[in-house]
Amino acid sequence: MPELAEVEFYRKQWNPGLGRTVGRVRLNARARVWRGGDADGAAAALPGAKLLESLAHGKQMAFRLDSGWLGVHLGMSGALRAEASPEGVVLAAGPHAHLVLYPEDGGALVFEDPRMFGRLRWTAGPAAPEWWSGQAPSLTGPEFTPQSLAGALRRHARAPLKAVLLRQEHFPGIGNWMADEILWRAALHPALPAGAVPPRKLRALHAIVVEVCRDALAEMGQHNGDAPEHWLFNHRWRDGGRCPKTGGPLRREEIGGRTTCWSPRRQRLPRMIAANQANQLS
DNA sequence: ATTCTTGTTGCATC
DNA sequence: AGATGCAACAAGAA
Repeated sequence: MPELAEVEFYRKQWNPGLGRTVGRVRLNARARVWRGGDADGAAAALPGAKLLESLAHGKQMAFRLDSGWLGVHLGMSGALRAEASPEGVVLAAGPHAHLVLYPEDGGALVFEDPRMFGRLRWTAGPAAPEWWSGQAPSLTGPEFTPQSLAGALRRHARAPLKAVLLRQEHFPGIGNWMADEILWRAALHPALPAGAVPPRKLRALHAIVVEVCRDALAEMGQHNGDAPEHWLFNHRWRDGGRCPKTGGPLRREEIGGRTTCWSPRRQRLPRMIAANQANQLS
């Protein structure tokens, strides 16, 4: 599930732990979610550490403690939640709870992830680790510009636009449905080679990327609720779904390695490019 | 039973 | 050399 807005939602789920000191820790160091993430370091450092701050950037989260940084990526099926409990009561954790922090004064902060595509990591010390500070600039910040967008598209000029929008090193936080939403609003075909976006459409595309991020955060970052009815999101998985703008049918097909939904009447592939792609198949 | 999945990575190939 | 595409990872839902 988790894309930009949902990550922001899940970050807040551990808010009840802010300012509190971790007592016991339940940690499965052999779980795949710890791959390369220094589970042993976390197991040693987390008990007794105070949770100072939580941060989200794209699909990545960081929890800053007084002894180091805990990184959380939710993958496909990860989730964070908090549970309340009377002091001294140890709550049961399900089989997929690979990390549980029990604040000294009660409750539990749980990370669970059945599919284990998610990722946990620990870095000791006060300095922001490379896995946090090395991320691409936020799409809602000043460093994301029509120029930087153009650079990303140039860099992957022959890849389908859909695939490029999913690249986290350029578009942190964009996931499958946000990419489809952006392309739909921008009236661009998902299979259009990124380098073939007309220069005159760059500003609009940039504005739409920002808009979808802002809208998603506003609508779903607070309560993980549903998207507004007029979004493509609400129509894209329904068989027989129709485009809210044209009323025409939606198509669903794998593009750029991911299931993609688009409105053919609105998002057309220029004939020249369609012909080229047909040639390359033969 | 089978096929689907809102993510990332490593590796083969171009 | 750099870009691209695909399989793999794993489990639950439809």
